[in-house]
Order: sequence, then C-alpha cells, then structure tokens
Amino acid sequence: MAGGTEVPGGGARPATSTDVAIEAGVSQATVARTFSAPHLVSEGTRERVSEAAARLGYAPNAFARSLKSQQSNVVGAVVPAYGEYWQNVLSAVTRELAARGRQLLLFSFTDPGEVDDVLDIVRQYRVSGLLLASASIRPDQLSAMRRQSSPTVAFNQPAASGLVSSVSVDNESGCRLLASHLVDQGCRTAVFVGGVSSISTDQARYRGAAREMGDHGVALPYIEAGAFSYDAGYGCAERIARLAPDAVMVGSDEVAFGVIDGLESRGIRIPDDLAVTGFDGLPQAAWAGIDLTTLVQPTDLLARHAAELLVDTASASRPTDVVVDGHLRIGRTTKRSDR
Amino acid sequence: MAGGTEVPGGGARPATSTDVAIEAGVSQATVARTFSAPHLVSEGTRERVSEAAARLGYAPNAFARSLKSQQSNVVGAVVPAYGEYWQNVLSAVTRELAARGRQLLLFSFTDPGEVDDVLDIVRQYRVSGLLLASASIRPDQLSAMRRQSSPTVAFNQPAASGLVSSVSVDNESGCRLLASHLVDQGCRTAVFVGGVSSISTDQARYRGAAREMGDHGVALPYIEAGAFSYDAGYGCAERIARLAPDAVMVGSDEVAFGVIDGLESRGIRIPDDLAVTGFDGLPQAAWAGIDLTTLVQPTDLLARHAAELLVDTASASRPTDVVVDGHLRIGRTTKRSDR
DNA sequence: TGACGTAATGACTACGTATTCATAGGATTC
DNA sequence: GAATCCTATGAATACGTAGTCATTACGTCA
Repeated sequence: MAGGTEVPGGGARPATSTDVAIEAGVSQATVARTFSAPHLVSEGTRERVSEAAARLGYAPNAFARSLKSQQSNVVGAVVPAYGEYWQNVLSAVTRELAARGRQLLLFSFTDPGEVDDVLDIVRQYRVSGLLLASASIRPDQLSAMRRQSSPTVAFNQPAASGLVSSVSVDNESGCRLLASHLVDQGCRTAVFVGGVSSISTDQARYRGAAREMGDHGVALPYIEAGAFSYDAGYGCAERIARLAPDAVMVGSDEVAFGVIDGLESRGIRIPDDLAVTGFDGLPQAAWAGIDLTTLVQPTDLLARHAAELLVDTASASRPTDVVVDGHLRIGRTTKRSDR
Repeated sequence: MAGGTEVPGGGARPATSTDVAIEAGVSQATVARTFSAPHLVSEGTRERVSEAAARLGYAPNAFARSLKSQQSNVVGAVVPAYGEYWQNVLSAVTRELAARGRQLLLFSFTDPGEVDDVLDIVRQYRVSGLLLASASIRPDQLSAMRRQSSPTVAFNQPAASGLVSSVSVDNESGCRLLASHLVDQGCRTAVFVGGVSSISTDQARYRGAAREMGDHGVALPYIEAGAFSYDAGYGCAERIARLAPDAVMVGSDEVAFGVIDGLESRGIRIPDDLAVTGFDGLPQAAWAGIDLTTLVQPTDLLARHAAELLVDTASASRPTDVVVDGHLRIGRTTKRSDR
C-alpha cells in the first residue's frame, strides 16, 4: 500500500495532515481547517477528522505552521546561566507566558562575552517575542535585535535607550526606602556593597541609596563584591569590617546572604553590631532563619507586564518602559534591640 | 528593483537565502550550502556569500531548516513551575545542552493534572529530544511520548518502566549514608519527613533510610509534609516535636530548611536537641548560616548524562538507566557538641 | 422557477530551506 | 589528444502546513 505510517506503536514518521485526510476521506485543507479554524468545518466532518487524527496520533507540526503563517508563538529568552534572582524571574515569566499560550525558547549564557554568539542563534528562530533578562546586554546589541519586528523586552534594565521595551522595579526609590528605614533606626554610618559596578541596576541602586543617605548627612562608600553571588558577598566581610559602619546596604539579596554569613563568621552580630539590608526579595529572605530586611520586587507583577508586552505585537514598534514599585520588607537584620 | 528588503533599519521581512543569492549573484542552493555545508563551496564564493549575508542581516530560518531536514536541534523540557531543586536542574541542563548546540524549549506546569495538556503541546514541536523533569509523570504518559522516535529522558524518576531513559541519583543508598551517619552520631530514635508520599523518589528515599535505620534497630515513622516546599516543612514542626526524636531525616533540602526554622521557632535547638538531615545538596545547604548535613546530588554530572542521552539519537530505541552516587555533606545540623 | 447568496469543501500554491540530479569546466591519466 | 574523474555550481523538488480561489450544494427571495 501507499502510506507507511503504522497506527500506534510503530514510531516511524509522525502522521501528517495529509495522512489524516486520507484516513478521514477528506482533503488536506479540511484537516488543516479542523485544527486551526474549526468554525469553517461542519460538525460531522469535524468529528470524523478528529477521530481519524486520534487514531493516527496526529499533532500539527508547529514548525511547518510557523513557516507558513509567519509567526511562531515562541518567545525567546536570553538569561544568565547562574543566579538565584534570574531563576526566579524565568520561572515567573514562563508561567505567565504559558497562560498566554506561548512557549519559551531558552538561551543561557555564562559570560557576557557569549551574548553576541547567543543573539546570533536567537535570530535563527523567528521568535514572536524576545525577553532579554540580563543587565549586561549592551545598547548596540539591543538595537541589533530591534530589527526583528517582534516585541523585545529588557527585564530589569530600565530605560533601555528607548530601543526596546523594558520592565523593571524602581531601583532608586526602592533603595531610598531602605536607606530611610536605616536612618530611622538610628544609622549614622553606612557602607554599600554592590555586585558589579558597571551594571546599570547596580548603579541605580547605589545612586538611590547614596542620595537618601546624603539627604540625612550620612556618607555611603561603595564596595564592589565582584559578582552577584553568595561567595562574593561572603568575601566582602573583611573590607566591611575595616570600615566598621552601623549598617551595610547590599545591592542584592544573594550577595547579602553571603555578607551576613561572612560578617557573623568574624564574630560580628547582626543586627546588634551591624544592620544589613538586601534588595530583590528572594524567597530565602523570608525564611525565619534569615529574615532579611530587603526591598521585595513584585516578581509576578513584573513577569505579567513582561508577558503582556511580549504578546502584544504592537509593542514592537512602540517601546514602552514599565517601572513598578517594590515594597519594604522589614526583618530581624535591621531590628536593633537597644533602640 | 526586485527585492523589497531594505538593508538594515527597515525591519520589514527578514532576508531569505534567496535574497542573499540575488545579492551575491549565486543560486539559492549555494547560499544554503555556504551555511550548512561550507566545504562544498569554493573559498571565493563562500566569501562573497558571507559578505552579502552580512549586508542583508541574513540568518537562516531555523523553522524552515527543521522542516526540511526533519530534525530540530531543539530539546523540549517539561518541568514543574515551582521548586528550588528543579530550577537548579534546569539551569544545569540548559548549560550542558547549549554546549552541545541544542536549544531548550521550556514547558512548565503547576499542577500534575496539567501534564496531559502540556504533553499535547510538546508533541506539536518536533523536538529532537525530550526531558521529563518531574517525578509526577505517569508511566502511560511516558509511553505516549515514546512514540516520537526522539530520545526521552526522565530526570530523577529512576527506572521509568523501561519505556524511556532515566538519569537519577541513587536515592536509596544516599539515604542509607545519611542514616548511617546519624547512627554513628548516637541517634536512637528518628523521624522521616517526606514531601509527597506518592512520588517515587520520596518512596525510595524513605525506603533507604528506613532500612538502614532498621538494620541498627531504629524505627523510622513517616511524616508527610504535603509538598516539597519550605512552608510545608515549617508546618511539620509540631508533629515532629510531639514525637520528640533524636533526629529528623527530611526527604529534600528545601523542606529541611523549613523544618529547621519551624523547630527553632518552637525553641528546639539544632543540633543539640535534635539532628536534621536533608537531601539534594542545594546551594543554600552550604551557606554558613545553615550548614545542613545532606546528600549532595552531583547535579552537573547528572545534567551531563542527561544531555548526552538527549543528543544521542540511538538512545531513543535503547532506553538507558543512569544511576549516579551522591556524596555525604556533613554540616553543623548533625554535629553534637556533647558526644 | 430562476437568480443569487451562503456554507462547506477541494485543488493548488507558497512559506524558506536542504538535497538530489544534472551540468560545466579543469585537472589527471594513458 | 581523448577518456576520465573531481569540484563547483545551478535547476528543480519536497518537507507539512495555511490560506486563496474555485466549485458544489442548498436555501432564499423575487
């Protein structure tokens, strides 16, 4: 006989719409319509086609569909390979996109230097949207992607030069809240621990913190941890201890966890000797054993905004910057018992 | 002129191999060869084509390529939307696959009931491999996917009925190591806290722990947290405290973190009043402030095995079960000062 | 009853690529 | 110098689908 497609078990070539058409005694066009525009097919035919499809285990070929219809329903995401924060963002965005019927094609990179290569690969997939979840993507790289007429969203890289849309928390005002809280607690001297000083979010957070502190006459020296990791934070303890401040403002929770442990390993008690704040509001910050004072990013809300921009094709031509306020979480790391 | 494709800025339709062919004065076939089989094209032509491609900003259309060549270079991953452990696995697998030139198409689900729908969508993408990263996928669901002739790997669901390949840590022997360590520390009574008792890994871990404890005459009652989360662990504290054991063996680190905080909130000191062990070896377990005794899964190694199976097309027809040993990490949560 | 609009369907083509087949030069061999 | 082989290239086709256009059947209205 003609078709080599055995019913189940065979596992040969997956059934095509033509196979289903023959099985159901209709044309290929009718099968296609049954799946992509059912209202154009009569009740009876639709049923016969569905049954035939089920018998053959047919599922439409998404690649062929994308090729023909010139749109893919696939959103690309370029995300750093490491980092608690990004894992949480990715998780939230994936959920939001799934709810909107979009799949997520994941591209990760370890070193910012790999980004160019990664973006080249991304361009091969005609993604219907692109999420750039990293603060270390350069403006010229952003503009190169803008050519693709699909919506592009930079996550946590505010004001992405107007080239692409962006979604981020208000870093500056968030840090002002934290600083203000510390001053209220009686803080007179402080230190800021950043991750990587060349990152725009890092700068914005320091700026906010330094301005608020400055408004209250408190200086805020900057210490660079060198990475956004626990270990980097842990390694800062000595430099912090030398300055002997009342408080340490850390630019990210993950680094803050390291800072806390590093300080405690040197016998410094928190919050009695030293107050600590973080930034991001990672789940671990809320763990009772840690209970970090931090600025909680509304991750789900940010992810929702990102997903909406990614799905809305109009946003491709009209870059939008969404800035959302975080909220202060007060934990034990800033609760002085003696005040 | 003929082509409507403006050079850069325009952002209209992405350039095709035919556009490049015209620009370079060669045939479409030559352009295709330049990108997918360069050795068939002469030096000079190759250069002219590359330049033309660069001028037009051409990138091969991955969908069309997949359609024609009948293979996609895309690996699908079905992963639970929540859970620290899975985020780490996903991150590791993504890195390994990227190193092998594969992209990862992500499908997440919140509730096991969604899995059927998710798998239906997965089937539309002719993925060249499929990672099932969840212990809550049923055997019949596995076998339904096996039809696709592409390699399928179940992560951390050992012995997946021989239907698909699997990669996992040796849960049972790992738990024996932990139990044995506790006995060495003088533990005489213990409790096991599982996540969800219907999950096969949960069962295997309890089995290993109970057997080793049994070999030393220690009974091991089972408590079900109800989920693999911090909060679920925290909520178990009362039930654990009622049993007043020497030690608590928790089936996963994330739950263990909650158990620890829950117990400490009730004034129980760890490890003086009670020893605690975890399982997984999450990064947080190594944080100085936590320092949990646990069984460390060699995540990178597991991910590498998974990636190799996913890339090797032969593994589709010959399901392989890979089991790797974890190693014991001894932290403060089992270090009794009084012994 | 004939003209006409509507619903349902089929034949056919294009999406952008990889690949087979055929062809044209050169270099190589006897 | 002719027969042969290899390399580089072009023409043509197929992958599986969506959508355009044409065709049929049927109900409606004048």
